[in-house]
Amino acid sequence: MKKRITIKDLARELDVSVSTVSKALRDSSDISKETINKIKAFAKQVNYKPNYIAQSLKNQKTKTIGVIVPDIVHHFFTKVIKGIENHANRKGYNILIGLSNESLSNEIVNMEMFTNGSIDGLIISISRETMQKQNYNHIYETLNQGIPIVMFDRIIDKISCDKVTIDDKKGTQNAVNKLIQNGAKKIAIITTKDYMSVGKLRTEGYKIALKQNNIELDKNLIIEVDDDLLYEDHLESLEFQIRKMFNNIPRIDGIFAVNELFASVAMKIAKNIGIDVPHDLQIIGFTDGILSRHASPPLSTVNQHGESMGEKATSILIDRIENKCTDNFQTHIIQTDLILRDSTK
Amino acid sequence: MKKRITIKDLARELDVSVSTVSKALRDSSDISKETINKIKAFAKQVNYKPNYIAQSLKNQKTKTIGVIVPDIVHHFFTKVIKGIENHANRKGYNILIGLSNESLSNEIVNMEMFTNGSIDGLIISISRETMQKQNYNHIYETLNQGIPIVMFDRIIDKISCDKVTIDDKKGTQNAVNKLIQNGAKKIAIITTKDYMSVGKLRTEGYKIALKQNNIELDKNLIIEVDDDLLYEDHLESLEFQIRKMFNNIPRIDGIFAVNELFASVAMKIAKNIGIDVPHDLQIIGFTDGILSRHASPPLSTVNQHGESMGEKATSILIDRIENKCTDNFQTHIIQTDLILRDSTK
DNA sequence: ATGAAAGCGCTAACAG
DNA sequence: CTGTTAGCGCTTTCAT
Repeated sequence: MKKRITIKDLARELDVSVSTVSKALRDSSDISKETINKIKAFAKQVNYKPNYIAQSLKNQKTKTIGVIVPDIVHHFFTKVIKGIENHANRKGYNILIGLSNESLSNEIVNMEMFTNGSIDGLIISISRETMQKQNYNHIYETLNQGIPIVMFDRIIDKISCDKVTIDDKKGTQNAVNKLIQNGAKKIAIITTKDYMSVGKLRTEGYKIALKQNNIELDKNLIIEVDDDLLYEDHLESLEFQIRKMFNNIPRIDGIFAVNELFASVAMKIAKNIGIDVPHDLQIIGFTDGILSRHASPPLSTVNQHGESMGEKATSILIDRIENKCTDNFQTHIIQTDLILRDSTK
Repeated sequence: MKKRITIKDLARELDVSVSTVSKALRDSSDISKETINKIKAFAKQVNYKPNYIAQSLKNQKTKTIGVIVPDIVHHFFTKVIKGIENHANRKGYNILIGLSNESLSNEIVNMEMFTNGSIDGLIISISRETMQKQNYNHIYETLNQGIPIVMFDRIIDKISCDKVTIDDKKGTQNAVNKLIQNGAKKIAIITTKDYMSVGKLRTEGYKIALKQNNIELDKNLIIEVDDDLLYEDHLESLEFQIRKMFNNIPRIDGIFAVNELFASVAMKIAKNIGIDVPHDLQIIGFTDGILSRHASPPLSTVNQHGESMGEKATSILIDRIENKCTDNFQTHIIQTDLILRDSTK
């Protein structure tokens, strides 16, 4: 275990001052080409690596961005993180990850750890609890500290910062339109309770599509599943609710589900009770995850482009960090597209 | 955007020295109870937060651990990361995430970024390319710098550091034994090429189980799939290989697959060509992911306990970091267990 | 019980 | 073109 070599060491060995070394390494015009080369060569030779922490302290920027997501065991967030990491790395940034596990207090703890000097900016999709309680103090606080934030997916309109989201409404409209074009007349939506902004938006999109096609809205066809059901452990009761829907309402011939779990569970149940997909029932889900791809038949779905979302969020954030301007926030909308597979005609 | 408040500010306001403040905040016995209370109260009042970067520089430890994984869009790694984050957070550590995307050079780049002072220790599952090329210089280098490493899942025996892994061999044996107990006579294994240590170990476990049950090994029943097929894009050729197997070898009545993708694809194909699961063919996969759970029938599988793995790795690492000892490395084996669902009798 | 001062590794204004 | 120096925010030894 050899000690790390510092600028001071280089300076001593080469018999120059530390500032000369520092400047040389950053190609300062102050220093002669000769000296620069000499110093750089020596630095390479002894494998000198600058200490990021010291640089961070001095420069008052860490070259790392914080990312806080509600859950990482989740295809969509995983895609977004991949996009973030990718872009961040290319720009020389590291990413610090925090998981809120859908809890407000966890979100706050993570945020505080991050904002005590560790990050230059934050990318966040807020937790469910945060949305429910509408407690955004921690967010305002970091913003006040001058740390730029980019919210994605689950965004809060009234907070002024950059946002990246998808056109949930439009994406859903397209999907439901497709179902209608394909001949579906009785289309159910399986969605979540209202306070989740995405569930709400997608439900709105559903309603719009119906209206545009002069199909009367039937409240019974809107299945609002408790959000907790998003978790695996509650699968049975998710299945129960969906089964009940099939029992209560005969001849549903189209289903739009706000996520792929709901879609695939609905399909499984439909098949179990003898409904043929896509012949008698067409299904479109949201999020192009592994479940959709490997279901049988493979599920048609609205692609959220998680990776692009992560990349866009990162590029906006880095821009904000490096240009230090604090106004004119943008909300970037990532377009969705429909991936047609075999659960639709 | 108010400026962050520092120890200096507190000192000035309270008319004491910075060292007094610093000590008071850390409950030094140097300082009188009174002063401590006064200072702490004031610090709370003005919402003072210590600057982590400055502390890191001074203390020569960052309270953050680096995590490098081959891929994050992957249920297993995601579970491990969740375990890591969880434990790390509880211990006051942050996690810096790097993705190698299965590439050696990416792994090196990430590692270098991390080891330039940003982390106290590293948890890594090495990339496929790294395994293939057996180029471990970057790993030795960080080890030499005194940065402890814990390898998990994909480990390299000859590197001396702590390791956490599962008993791949045993887990597979159990699974194959189960198949045999359930009456399967002609059991195929769908595995990966040899250089991936897990594929190799699982194949060994398969062989052992057969031998123990006096079943003759039939080389034709060992399907070695190209590793690239792990990626979604190459699904068709994965399917092709499996289909070929069913065509060439009639009456396979058991399949053990080294991951859940292989298992679920095998099941899908089997069902397509009219084989009844589990009646005519029983299948067990590896990794309890979302695919297994939602396949129909749900797949029996070997549970890797990714989250425990992450937690264990983190606890070993933090121990190493805080106790600074550099010998007596341990390899912790996480036991697997068999989750029996409906793809087995 | 409190404070002055040095220093972690680096950068940059300023002086020479 | 090169060096001296102060300082980022904090901790800690050593005086007082």
